[in-house]
Amino acid sequence: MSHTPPPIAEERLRDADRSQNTILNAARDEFAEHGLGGARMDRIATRAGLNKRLIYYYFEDKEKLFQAVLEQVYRHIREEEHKLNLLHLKPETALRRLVEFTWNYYLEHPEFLTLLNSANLHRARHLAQSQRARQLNSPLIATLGEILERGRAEGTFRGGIDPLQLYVSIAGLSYFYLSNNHTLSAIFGRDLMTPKAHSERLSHMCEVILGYVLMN
Amino acid sequence: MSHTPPPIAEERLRDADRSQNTILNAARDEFAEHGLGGARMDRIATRAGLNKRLIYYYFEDKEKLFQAVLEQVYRHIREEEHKLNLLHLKPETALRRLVEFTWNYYLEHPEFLTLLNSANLHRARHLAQSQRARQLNSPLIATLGEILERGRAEGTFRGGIDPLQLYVSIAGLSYFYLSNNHTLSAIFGRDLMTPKAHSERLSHMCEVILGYVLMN
Amino acid sequence: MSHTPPPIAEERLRDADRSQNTILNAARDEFAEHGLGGARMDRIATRAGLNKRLIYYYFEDKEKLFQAVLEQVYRHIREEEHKLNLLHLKPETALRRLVEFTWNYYLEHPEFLTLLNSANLHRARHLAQSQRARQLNSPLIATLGEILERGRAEGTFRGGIDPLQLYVSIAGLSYFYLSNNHTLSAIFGRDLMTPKAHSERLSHMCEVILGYVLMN
Amino acid sequence: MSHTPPPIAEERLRDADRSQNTILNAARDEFAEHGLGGARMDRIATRAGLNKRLIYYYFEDKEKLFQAVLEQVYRHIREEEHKLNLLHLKPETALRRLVEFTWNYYLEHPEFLTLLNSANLHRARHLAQSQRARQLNSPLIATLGEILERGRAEGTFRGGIDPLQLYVSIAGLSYFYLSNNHTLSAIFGRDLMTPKAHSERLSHMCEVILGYVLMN
DNA sequence: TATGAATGAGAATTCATTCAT
DNA sequence: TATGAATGAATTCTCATTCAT
Repeated sequence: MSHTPPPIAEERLRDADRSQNTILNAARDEFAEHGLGGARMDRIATRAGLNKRLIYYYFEDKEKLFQAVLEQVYRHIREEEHKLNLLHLKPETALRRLVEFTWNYYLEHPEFLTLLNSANLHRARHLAQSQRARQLNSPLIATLGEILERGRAEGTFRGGIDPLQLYVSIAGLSYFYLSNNHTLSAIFGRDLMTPKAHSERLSHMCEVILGYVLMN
Repeated sequence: MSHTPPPIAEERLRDADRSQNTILNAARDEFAEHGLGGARMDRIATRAGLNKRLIYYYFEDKEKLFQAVLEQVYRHIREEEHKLNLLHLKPETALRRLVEFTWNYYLEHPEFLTLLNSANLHRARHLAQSQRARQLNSPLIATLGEILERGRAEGTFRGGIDPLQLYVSIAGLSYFYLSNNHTLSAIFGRDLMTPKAHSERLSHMCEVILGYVLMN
Repeated sequence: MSHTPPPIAEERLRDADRSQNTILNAARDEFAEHGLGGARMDRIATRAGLNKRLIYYYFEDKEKLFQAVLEQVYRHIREEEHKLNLLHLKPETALRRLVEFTWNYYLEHPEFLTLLNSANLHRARHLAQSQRARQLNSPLIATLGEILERGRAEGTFRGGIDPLQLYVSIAGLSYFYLSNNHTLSAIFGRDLMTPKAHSERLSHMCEVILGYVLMN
Repeated sequence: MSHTPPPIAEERLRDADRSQNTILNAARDEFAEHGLGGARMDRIATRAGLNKRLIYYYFEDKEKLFQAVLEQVYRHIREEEHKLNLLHLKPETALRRLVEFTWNYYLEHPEFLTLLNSANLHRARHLAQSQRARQLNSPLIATLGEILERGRAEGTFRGGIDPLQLYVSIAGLSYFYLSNNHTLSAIFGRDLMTPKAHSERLSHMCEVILGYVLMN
């Protein structure tokens, strides 16, 4: 180890970035698995393969680290949503695409759900402090508003729909099913995580949302 | 205290019950506020006004206490649902009543939401171990199935609706809005907890659910 | 329960004796298994099938209970020794009988060994306080002294043997083997508790002790 | 502290070792005095002059710490035994030396006796888990076997002596006297710990052991 | 004589965080 | 930038013991 030449400034910087990212990912997984209260700084360090002290060096303390994680996951989902290019699609397709995307994203990123849970358990105090979070998220509602407006103008969508209400409904339909799947399975004795159950849920949600939005 | 007559045997027995109940309520509040990981046994004892040791005497450990709390809150919501007497109403009214009830119950019992969250964070392991939880919850789906069937027979409801899917949707629409209201407020910069916002949400949900179920 | 007639004084007394004895036996087992520090009053109550409070009623506290247990087991071994009627045997037989008895008693009463250990860990403070213990044990040395004296007079035993030294040696040879059998097995990788191993040990000890005492 | 020169890398590494050792010694004394169940982690920390948390940092928990202590004391006695160089002595001298050494070691290291007691109270579960313990102890029996064999070949020792039996007897004669000296004193009313009593015991043991081994 | 409820002091262990280098 | 050693304040849980009947 001692005979590797000292890295030049740039490389050291890249190492620093890499370390920060490694920590962030490790923290995301730990917080997702155990919640804020149950997460352990020790385990985060182990997961990251880095010294615990380094976490404090980069993120100050557990709370700030949690906040950084939340920002990261929000940035990610909003980036992915943005890639959908919903404004280039016709309104009905755009809406269907958003329902599908939301479902699939939650399905593939279960950590997002638990992190959201934890954030809310703490009354979103970590997000409230984050200006970045607000900036990241507002465009979505604007986009959805535009889609609804275009659909109404076309005559395919009914009028008077609040985009925020609709977004909450779209998210809620996926969220509750996936977030509570363990509880529901335990309680109703039915496996909700088979491929068949998944496709049934997706159909159901599309029917509910589009049935609501479309004129008939 | 000293002037109360010595309690007869029956009442003394109930002391134990009363203590257990006091603990259970205190624990429910603490777990709801801080989650399983963040809850403190000390605080539960203080909230209950009882000795910490007594919690262990009656509930063995934190996990078991949490499980007991979950059973209690599930029992409560299912009892309240049962009181709705949904089977005596005509199908459309029954469904509307269920949507309203769910919304109002979650609104008035925010602790139910956070407890559910915590249960799910721990993959419902506490409920999976509880036979009682399963017994308590299954009748609901049966009831909903009967309502759907009667509506279909009448010709007012469409056919082919899975009662479990519908229940999850009804719950999900309220749940996400209320459970994530802090995050949503922080992110979208709009207060979701005003009376006006509440009544708008309820209308929206009724439209969504009934729009989906009713033939038109 | 309430319709059984109140027991008359004598019977109640007998019940009391029985309860005390039940507790004493339960305590003996618990102390033997876990030592004084590791023993649990709760477990003793459970083992005895009696209320914990009763232990305090009869024995005041843990320490006193331990002392009572020690007295009990000492009384028992000395009573058994007494039954050997060593003074009616010829010296060599008496000695051999004592070695065998000691070995067998320790073998059949492993709790005696651990209790002795515990007593010594606490510097015999519990026995020092017990006058009864002293009264119980002194006759043994007197008896052994008489045997040695008779053997010497007969010409079969050598002279100048201190009965206390001899007793300690007899006890020590059995005690160490049995008390440490777990350690020795772990350390030397040989099972010391097979019937064959037992009979070999007994032969060895007789040879050692009688070889020392007998003129040749 | 501030005027000591900054330690070089090697010394810093040894700080950890030194702390570990300090803890180990403190733990040994505490366990010896109070047994496993009666020992207090707090007191160990105080004895060591180190933070309690550090004990867990290095030794994980109380049981593991106890195991480490047992390994340490076994290593020590076996090292000391090894220094006797028994194989370079003539058999009779070697044996006498071993009896004397055992006696003196137990006398000077009373903690060894209580630790052994505690280990056995817990059925040597801590040693059974330790591979090191086995490795440390087996050479002793081999050495003793060789001594016996050489004595027999010379014609001074009788044949057919099991070295394990003999070792157990040598140890047991010292062990019981010293380990139970409090009980014996209490019971027989005689001080066993005077210098005179000690030298009498040592003579007695040598007579017993050598009387058994030597041809006559 | 017997019991279930209740308690305070304490015990092991945990955890976020800081020190020193 | 990176690390292993160290810490104080909690935190869960335990335990002998007492209360009230």
